[in-house]
Amino acid sequence: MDIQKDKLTIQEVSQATGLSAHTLRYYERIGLIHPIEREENTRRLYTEDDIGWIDFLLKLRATGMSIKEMQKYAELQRQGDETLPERLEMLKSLRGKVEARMSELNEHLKLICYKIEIYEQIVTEKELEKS
Amino acid sequence: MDIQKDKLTIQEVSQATGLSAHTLRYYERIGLIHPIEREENTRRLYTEDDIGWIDFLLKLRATGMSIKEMQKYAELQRQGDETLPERLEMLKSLRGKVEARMSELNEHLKLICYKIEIYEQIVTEKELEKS
DNA sequence: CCTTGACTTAGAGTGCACTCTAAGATGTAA
DNA sequence: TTACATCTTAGAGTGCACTCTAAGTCAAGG
Repeated sequence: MDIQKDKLTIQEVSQATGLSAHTLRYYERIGLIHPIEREENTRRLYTEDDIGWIDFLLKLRATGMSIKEMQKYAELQRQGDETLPERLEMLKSLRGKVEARMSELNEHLKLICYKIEIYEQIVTEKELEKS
Repeated sequence: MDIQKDKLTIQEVSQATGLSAHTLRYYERIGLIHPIEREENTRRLYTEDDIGWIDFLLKLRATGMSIKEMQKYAELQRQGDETLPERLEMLKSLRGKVEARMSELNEHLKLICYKIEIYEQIVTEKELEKS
């Protein structure tokens, strides 16, 4: 009795996105996801487009964007094309932050690698002493 | 009346590290920082070495290491040289995580740049239409 | 001598991002 | 029909990493 197999239940979306059903409802409640279409029985039916939006959200989240900022972005998105310039600015600002974060991580990575080398030498020397 | 000017007060360390005095005491309480030497009047006096350790902690934190892991690392450090191999393993694992995080960020950065390009085109086209 | 201000402690409070619970409605299988 | 699973909601609870408060101690300046 597949009513429409292009529509997905909350469980299927949970599987597809890795977010729990709880979190999907939470995101909708706080406006990260627009109100999802319902069956007569009040249950959510997600479209492929909804999945696309959620995947994009997850990428924003993975770059370190806060929920507050994502709410703002989602709100602008819902307001339509006249908010494009503003969204463009948000993305540019995010790009800058991600680049800064990456170069910071790169610095720290160098230090870690340096420490690993030092420690490795000491450990090797100790093993030589023993033998 | 500079008793010993190579020793630093909590305020000076706060300035030097960017951590608040509250946070410095908190880190000591939970074992991220070893018990700091005190004046007779119970006030903390930090050495240059203490600052070095705190700076290293901040770098671990900046790579995303949790407090729990940093506690473990600090504990091993206090136990002395025989824990070197274990600390080495922790650093190697951290290196792997940082590298993974960086390549993930790089992927997301590409998507962001792509979106920026698209949006920029649309915005430019709209401006042309107006004129 | 007294006030000011920086220090001490244990423990309470905050903000973020979930994560779960309780109570109730509905759909599906035996 | 009855049992069970799965859904709904509002709202409470969790874990992390701080961040602050209250109550008290102490040293230096006016």
